[in-house]
Amino acid sequence: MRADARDNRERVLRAARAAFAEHGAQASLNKIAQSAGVGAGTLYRHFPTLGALLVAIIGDDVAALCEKGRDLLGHESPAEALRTWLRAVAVHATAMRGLVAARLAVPPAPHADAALAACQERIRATGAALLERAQRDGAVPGDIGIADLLTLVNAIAWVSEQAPDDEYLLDRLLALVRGMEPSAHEEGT
Amino acid sequence: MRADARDNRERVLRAARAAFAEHGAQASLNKIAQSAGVGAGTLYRHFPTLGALLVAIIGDDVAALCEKGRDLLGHESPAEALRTWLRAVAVHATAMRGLVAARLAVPPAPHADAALAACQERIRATGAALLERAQRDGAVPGDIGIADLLTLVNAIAWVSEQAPDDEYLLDRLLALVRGMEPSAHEEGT
DNA sequence: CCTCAAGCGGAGAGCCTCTCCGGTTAGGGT
DNA sequence: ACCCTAACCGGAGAGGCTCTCCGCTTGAGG
Repeated sequence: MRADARDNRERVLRAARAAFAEHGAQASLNKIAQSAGVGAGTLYRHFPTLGALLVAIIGDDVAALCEKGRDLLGHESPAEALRTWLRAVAVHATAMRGLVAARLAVPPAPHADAALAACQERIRATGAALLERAQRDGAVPGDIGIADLLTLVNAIAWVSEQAPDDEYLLDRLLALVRGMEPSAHEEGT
Repeated sequence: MRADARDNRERVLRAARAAFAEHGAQASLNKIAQSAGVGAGTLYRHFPTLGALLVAIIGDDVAALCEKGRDLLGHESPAEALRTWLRAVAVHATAMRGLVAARLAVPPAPHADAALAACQERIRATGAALLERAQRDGAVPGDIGIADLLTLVNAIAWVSEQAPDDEYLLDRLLALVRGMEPSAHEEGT
């Protein structure tokens, strides 16, 4: 890749990050290109689909989430580890203002780019490990599947995003999920 | 209201119902007007905002849902009554293809029309009665609030809508909500 | 039958996404 | 050091969207 191309790519990415943080899914790609100081054509050449742009933006976050998940596998309380991680997933999804939710929420992801699907899979695998541990521990019912659980968490993140005023909505809704009750018995203090 | 105006209003409503059923929230108001055989101006005169059009379309459904709720208050199992009703709410929200979810999901509803808010309130009141009964029965934990519960159901409806292929997703996700476990103990067969 | 307010509809402004292609330029080969 | 070309750029423009405005049409009361 030519140096100028790499440069433009970076600029677009920075502008996109800012635009998504400010306007959420409603951000205009037009304006992203403009505020990055490139033409629309350049934006679309680097990121042919919205999904491609997304993956480039959230790639690092996904990696961080997976690492956090691995760390949490060593946490003393399997149930609390799962809860903590799912909350992190939700917060991350919310930070992306529904954009991620809309694309990552549902496993089959109709028009998903391969890269987007890969992100999903990494999240899923990390979650599966945490969930399985919590289930072996008996703290979470065995009939719960990781895919549905993540879908539900994404839905919660999305809806919380619709009510930015209510900062505790996310936690209240997460607490409504089976196995996610906050102050569970296993603490026994 | 003049007879021709009433006529046009009806035609728009029919076209809108069809369009939302087919294309969901992505339906173009332009095309609705066109397929109703009226100009865009006519559509916007009758329904100044998307919310107004929505209320006109779902008004009947909301009434039906409330009536169903009242009937279910007489059901032998309070928990099952609540489950049944929430599922009906979710199915209705799904049928409207996310449109309702996007507007009705969150109680404060930022730009909500008064009429839309009234719909929400009627649903909320009906749900509150069913929930309270189930909680008195001890079948549903007492720390659950109806507003959050409905928000969560709307979120589930929305996300299910994103995966139209998976027809059981809605039920699986509902089953992940505390107090909504399907084959609960109270059946005792 | 006449009048005129109520109602109509489509042109158009101002957004958006996404494509296309002629002009520009980086940087490897000589 | 210079040239050549493939890679890259950007913006004009097509086509679609929402929503407004206003001159024309028409239902229906007097």
